[in-house]
Amino acid sequence: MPELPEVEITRRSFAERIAGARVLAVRLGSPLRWPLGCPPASLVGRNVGSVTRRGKYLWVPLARPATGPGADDSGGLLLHLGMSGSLAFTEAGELAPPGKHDHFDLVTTRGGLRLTDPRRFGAVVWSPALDAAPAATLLARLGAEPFDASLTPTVFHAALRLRRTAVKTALLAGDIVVGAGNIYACEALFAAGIDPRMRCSNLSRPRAERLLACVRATLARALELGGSSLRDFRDTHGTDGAYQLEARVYGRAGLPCLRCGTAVRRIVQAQRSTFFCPGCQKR
DNA sequence: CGGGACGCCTGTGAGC
DNA sequence: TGCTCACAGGCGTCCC
Repeated sequence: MPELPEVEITRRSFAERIAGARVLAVRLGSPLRWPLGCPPASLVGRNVGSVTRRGKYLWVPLARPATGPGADDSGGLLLHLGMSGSLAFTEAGELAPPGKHDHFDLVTTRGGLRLTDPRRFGAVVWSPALDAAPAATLLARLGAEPFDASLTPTVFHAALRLRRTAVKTALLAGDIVVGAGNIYACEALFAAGIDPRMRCSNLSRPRAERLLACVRATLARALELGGSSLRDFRDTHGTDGAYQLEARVYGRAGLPCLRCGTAVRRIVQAQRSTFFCPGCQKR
């Protein structure tokens, strides 16, 4: 479920409401992808700072009020939702008893943050800083943020020219630009009219520019839809429903292309499904 | 060193 | 109804 728009929408849903809270308790369920990396009790008493996002990771700063001169006790939690994770923030009141797939609770003075993840590909990892291990190691290979102004068409095109892999695979890898997961990578390539099997290095400058614009437009549109459905329903499941309605190729194998009528194809690239329209998307 | 395969887990839906 | 199998929106790690 979570690609960049979903993660960003999740962040916006609780960042302001939890900022300034003090941690009262931490509860761990079944192990996630990696161990927490610190005793859960060591988080109690810390203050929650401003939650930020990098790629599909969320960073929750947790600083302990200074206890003495020179005491450096900063740090935070790096969160990832994996394939099936979601985060829910519940203001005040009792946190519902944890279910089978609720693997992490951060109980604070302003409410509870709960990570639910049936497949447990997600992660919650303590790091002394965003730019120190282990967080920095995990973030090291991430490409540019899609809306970062420094990612110009020239920069994007130059990065693509160095790669020989298929353009869809490169988008998914996230080391040039982060955020376009399997759905949005397929949708952006459809919007750009580019065959997903095309070699990165063969993309012309105009087509690279168009692709970048389409990646941005696709993610922006998803953010817009997610935002509105969250406001209306406050239901994380509502967001995918909203975007599903707009998917032009993803999950539509065998169905006629909504633009030209050609049957949408499903192929496998790097062990992941790719959906595209052979009529609209050219090499 | 780039690029692809693997594995982590559980749930769900299709087909028999 | 119940079983088996393919597949699922991510990504770190390993191997060629």
